[in-house]
Amino acid sequence: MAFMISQRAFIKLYLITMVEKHQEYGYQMLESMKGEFKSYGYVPPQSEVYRALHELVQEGILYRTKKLKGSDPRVDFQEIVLYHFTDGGADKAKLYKEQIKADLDRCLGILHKAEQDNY
Amino acid sequence: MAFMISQRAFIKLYLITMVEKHQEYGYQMLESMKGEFKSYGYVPPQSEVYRALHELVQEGILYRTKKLKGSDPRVDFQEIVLYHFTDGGADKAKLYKEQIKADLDRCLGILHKAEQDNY
DNA sequence: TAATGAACAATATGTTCATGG
DNA sequence: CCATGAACATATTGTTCATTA
Repeated sequence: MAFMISQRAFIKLYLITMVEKHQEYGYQMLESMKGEFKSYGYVPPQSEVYRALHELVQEGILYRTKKLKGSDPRVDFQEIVLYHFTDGGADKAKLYKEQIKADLDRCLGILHKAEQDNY
Repeated sequence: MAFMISQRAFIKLYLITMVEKHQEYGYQMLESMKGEFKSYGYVPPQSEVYRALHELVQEGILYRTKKLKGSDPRVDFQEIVLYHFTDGGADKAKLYKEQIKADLDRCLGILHKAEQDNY
């Protein structure tokens, strides 16, 4: 067992939740996380977010589609990558989240213990 | 700012506290931590404990002395390395602990937020 | 076995660069 | 600037080996 939860796993957890909420593409998820954690001095790096998305695809939880962002293709040709749950992906995701929950609890326990033991 | 506290920093925190308690040599500290965290499924690796001790020496917080473990040198020749605070080391250690405290709080906040946001 | 240390291998992460619209 | 991705460099770990008594 590792010491703390990895950043990768932590980000995947948020990505899954964001896909559940149909907040569907990478840049959006990245900016969303940046905003959420700004006050904690934690800036999730772009590379990790994309790597995490790729991993979730590798693991068969998500699949990708592409579309043009704007409604009018004459104005906005920006192609974005959307992520959705595969068949069975939602279940896998649920299982994954359960495992992460246990790990988060474990980490919270360890950190809390450290505060008790050392201060 | 990093995502989570590093294992290295976490171990150093415990080492400092153990030196404060005159639990003074490496192997002893290692075994102590192993015992403390057994129920968390976390096994602090030997290499990290020694590396952390070496770093604390490099940073001028601790210094080393050696002695034979047993009281009777005819029976027990095992040489052990004892760690003590240098002049000013205790103050540096106190400062270090304050910084780690802030980081522990920050990590607890992040993990707690993750549980609220995703479950 | 207790005790310390170093070497080596694998991962995880951070930073920078590249691309296109 | 938005959006995605890859490359590169470094830091952090985990595992194994070496040594002494």
